[in-house]
Amino acid sequence: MTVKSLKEARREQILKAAEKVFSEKGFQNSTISDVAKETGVSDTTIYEYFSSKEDLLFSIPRDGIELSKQMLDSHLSYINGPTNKLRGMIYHLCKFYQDNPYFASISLMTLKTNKKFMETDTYKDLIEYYKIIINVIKEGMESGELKSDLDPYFVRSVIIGSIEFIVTRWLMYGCPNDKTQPVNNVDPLFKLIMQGIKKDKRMKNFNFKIKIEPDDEDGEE
Amino acid sequence: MTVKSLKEARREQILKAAEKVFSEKGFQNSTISDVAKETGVSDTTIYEYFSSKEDLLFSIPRDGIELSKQMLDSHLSYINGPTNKLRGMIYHLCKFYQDNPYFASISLMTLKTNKKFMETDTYKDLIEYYKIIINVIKEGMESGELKSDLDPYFVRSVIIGSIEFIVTRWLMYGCPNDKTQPVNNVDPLFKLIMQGIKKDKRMKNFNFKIKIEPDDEDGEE
Amino acid sequence: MTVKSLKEARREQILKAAEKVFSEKGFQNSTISDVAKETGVSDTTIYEYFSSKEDLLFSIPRDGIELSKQMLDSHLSYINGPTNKLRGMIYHLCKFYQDNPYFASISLMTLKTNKKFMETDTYKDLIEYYKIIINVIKEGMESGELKSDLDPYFVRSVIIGSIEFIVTRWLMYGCPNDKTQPVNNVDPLFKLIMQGIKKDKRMKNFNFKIKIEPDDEDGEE
Amino acid sequence: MTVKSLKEARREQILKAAEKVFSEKGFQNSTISDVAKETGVSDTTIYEYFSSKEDLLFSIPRDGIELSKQMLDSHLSYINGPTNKLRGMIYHLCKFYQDNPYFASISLMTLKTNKKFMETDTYKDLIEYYKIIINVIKEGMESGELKSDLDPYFVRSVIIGSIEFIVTRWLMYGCPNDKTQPVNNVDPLFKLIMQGIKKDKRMKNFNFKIKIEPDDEDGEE
DNA sequence: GATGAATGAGACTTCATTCAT
DNA sequence: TATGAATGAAGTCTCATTCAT
Repeated sequence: MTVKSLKEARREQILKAAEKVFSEKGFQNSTISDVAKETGVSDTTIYEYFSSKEDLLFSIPRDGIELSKQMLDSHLSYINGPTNKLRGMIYHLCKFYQDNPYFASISLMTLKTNKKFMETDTYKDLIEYYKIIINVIKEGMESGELKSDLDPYFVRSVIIGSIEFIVTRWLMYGCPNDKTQPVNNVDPLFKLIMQGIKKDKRMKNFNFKIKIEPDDEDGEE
Repeated sequence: MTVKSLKEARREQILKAAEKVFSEKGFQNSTISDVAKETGVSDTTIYEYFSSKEDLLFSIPRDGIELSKQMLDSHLSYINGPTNKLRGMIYHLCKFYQDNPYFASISLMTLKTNKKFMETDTYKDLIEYYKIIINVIKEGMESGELKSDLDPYFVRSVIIGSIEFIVTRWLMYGCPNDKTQPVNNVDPLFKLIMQGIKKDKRMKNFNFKIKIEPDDEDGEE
Repeated sequence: MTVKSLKEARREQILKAAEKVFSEKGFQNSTISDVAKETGVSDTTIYEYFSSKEDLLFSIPRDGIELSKQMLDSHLSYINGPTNKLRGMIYHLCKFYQDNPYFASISLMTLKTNKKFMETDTYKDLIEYYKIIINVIKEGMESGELKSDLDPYFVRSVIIGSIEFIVTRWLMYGCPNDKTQPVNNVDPLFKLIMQGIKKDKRMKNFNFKIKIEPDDEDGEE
Repeated sequence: MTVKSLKEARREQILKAAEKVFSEKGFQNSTISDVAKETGVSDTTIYEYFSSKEDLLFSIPRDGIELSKQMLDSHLSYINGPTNKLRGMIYHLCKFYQDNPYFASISLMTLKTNKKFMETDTYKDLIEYYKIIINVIKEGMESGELKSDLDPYFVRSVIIGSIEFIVTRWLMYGCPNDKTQPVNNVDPLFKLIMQGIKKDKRMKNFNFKIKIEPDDEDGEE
């Protein structure tokens, strides 16, 4: 527990305002003046805390990523086994985006395609963050719960890609409170992915059946 | 075979130049002047053909989408069965993006998150285009090749989301000529998806096995 | 009767179109392209006939002024006496503006305040034209119908100023078909002016009355 | 006496500069840059105070009209009787235009024929302002000093039309310091108008003379 | 004679950013 | 520390005008 300095509080105030403004109008269509008004300070004050409009933009996700990471760590520590953890992660990502749509909007719609952002420390944090998925997949491969010949990076791409696509569409349509909400897609996604990556124990034990039911060309073995 | 009018030729020249410029610098960081220089005409000439910078942007994907559609239709007519068609579609999308990285860049990195684009006719064309995936999935569900309880829209989201994620990353890293190339992900993706959606015939015939190999909580039945 | 050459006909076509366009949108808000479209020719053709947009503007009133002059001359030849001629002139000016609102609009709203126009030959024609009013007033002063100590230029200013004001307001309000129409102001204006400039014969014959009815401070003598 | 804020002072500085520039070059031929230079600030600063070039234009007469109104009110309070007041008003209008030629130029040569200006509040103020003339004329009609069958709006048109014509010509010829100066036309105008509108007391008292001196067709009774 | 195509010049306007208080 | 005031730099877009066919 640390007492936030006034300066730190003001800084976060600005970040929250910027997050809101940038989400709603888009980064390029927002002005420093918009952010200043939303914060309730003058334009100049923004520059006391951030060196440029871009600096302000890139600073926004830092705390969000940190928070998301901490929450995920905390939740995962309650869960045993890579499969269960995988579901936990999918759930967490969907839930976090859903609960923080401004953060989601900036991350997925502005920063994701910004090459300069790729050079920031925050981006490195993000990379680091997502390694956890790789680790869980590898863990599953080693424990025998998942197929042993997976490319964990590819699997992660499918997971993240699907989530981001779902969240982005939800955002684009104004975050409706319906079945398109990210968390409603958690289990379908988890099940679909799992069937593609889990080790099919039956096949191993009863492989003589292969002769009876010849697999189609997309079968795994 | 039609003879293109000079005007049409010039128009396409500009579109090609804009596609390149916008891809490389980003739409917001590009100027009409940049496009004019790349085309080899004056700024004003651009405005003879497009009413605004945004009009120019939105005009870019139109031809690409049309072409992609035609090519896909043409290829699909050679393929029988929804499963095979699904693979054909995944392949085509990856291949088309890979062969047209400028088009890919603008579609996935600029337009995808542009709300105004959603109001254009071109966007409507895109929606229409993607219905073909829905139709193939439905066809598979009806023919018994795919599970009968799928949500085709959800399945499509996973497919498109994965492809777009893969292509976007490839673009962000400068279109390297390596295993991250979109087409190299076609079969992994197809297999993964298929296992999640195909009807498992063995389960139907030998469902007594359930007692022997109790499914984990993510199992289908 | 002269047969107009094709060239001359085309030229007048353009002038009519320009008159209309400039009246409706204002000179500055009209483009050569607008005029070309209204005429039904290409932009370039305009330049075959007029050296610049301004040349086109300044050419518009020439014919109108010439026509107005001829008509006035023709009408005046039917009228005897300066007083009657004065009314004829007031009527003619109001009627001509009313019948040619495009011409009126350009003359009164665009050219009247254009310093460059003052250097054109057409402006000199206009000056010449308006001398007729001076001449009639002088004629009246000499014949004894009008006061002998008038400043004809001042009187003309009042006449023209009143007419132009009335016509301008009528134009600004969209040329309504009501009592504000220029010709409806002819007789009030004529009467008002006449009382200020006609020689008061009674005063001459019965000037002894002056003692009986001391004039107020605005009286003439 | 109020202390003007810096902001207000700067605003007026810009207005004065704009008034000068627009008068001298014409509104359309002036650029914001011209006004900025004349004011001694940057282009951008102009936009801190006025939202557009047109806003700047329309803001110019506001203060002038207000001032003119106040001065007229103040002067009129020294004058008794509608006839005297009428002369006071004619004098004031001529004098104010003469003393404020930039204001005059913009009012009479730019705004008078600008349809958009007619929709501004300032235009409404102007309308309101000119009602005072109507009221004085009506007052005179009721008191018996003026003819009872006048159309006050028509009379006003003659007054304003004459003054505007005289001032406009004076402006067009570069505000010469000679007999064409507006104030030199005050008494001639007043006298001419008065004879057209004052109740002719002699006619009433000695109407039997009508038989002796038959009036011409433009006579009043 | 007519025009389709192209453009140079420049206007208005925006906005991130700085400076002096 | 905070900000009111000011601005430089740049961008989009318009349009009168010309050139080659």
